[in-house]
Amino acid sequence: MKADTLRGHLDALLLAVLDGRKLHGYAIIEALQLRSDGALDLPTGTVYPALRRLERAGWLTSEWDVVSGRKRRTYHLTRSGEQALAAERTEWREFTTIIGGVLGA
Amino acid sequence: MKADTLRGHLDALLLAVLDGRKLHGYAIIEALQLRSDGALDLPTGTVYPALRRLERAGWLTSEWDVVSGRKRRTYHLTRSGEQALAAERTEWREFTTIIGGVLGA
DNA sequence: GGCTACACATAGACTGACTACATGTAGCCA
DNA sequence: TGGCTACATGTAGTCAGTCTATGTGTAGCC
Repeated sequence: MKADTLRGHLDALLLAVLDGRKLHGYAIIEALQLRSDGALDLPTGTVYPALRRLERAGWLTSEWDVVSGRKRRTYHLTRSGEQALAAERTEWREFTTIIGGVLGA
Repeated sequence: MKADTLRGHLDALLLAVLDGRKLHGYAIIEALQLRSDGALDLPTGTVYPALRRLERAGWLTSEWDVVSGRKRRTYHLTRSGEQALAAERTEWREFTTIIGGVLGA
């Protein structure tokens, strides 16, 4: 998949993958790979800054924990993050309807 | 619709709207509005540079004509533009499948 | 004479995802 | 014990593509 087609949808992906569970950054990347059958292989330099941005926006919170000697920052959705996710899903449906309509069935 | 979600899909839209017909820049903008029920209202500063980019890429050709005193640059797809459109459509299906899959049904 | 719609175009800013780099631990294997 | 791989987080700088703002000019209406 061309890289830049993702642009504007990264937030939605990150929120969706955290829906109903807590994950740390590295696990988020793996979860996205898994859910997309390997199609989404996001570089760390893309994901980590995005997570911090979402946290600053109040959609995520995080805490540090240590698992077998390794430090992890575990993220989970806030209530406003859940609302944002719902909004992103709606927007996604509109987006695909519009573009799909122009591209033709 | 958030503006930047379009990013990466503009080429596909322009190629699709020119599929099987010739249009000039201004008419392309109107055609996109029409096909999207007004959702896509692209500024000229977005469309004209994109058309020239696609022409440089060999996917479009253009010729000048004059209609009731106004100069128009009319674009149409080249053969490789048609192939590019087919590729863009395939990519679009993959893209929506992948992202849609992650976002959840 | 002024306004609106038509029609093309460029310069520059801005944004968001990318590449490349930096750091460090745990566990395996030779 | 030394090196490799997987795990894990993070920053700096780049780059592409779309946007905003601006500019030019014609036709037709009122």
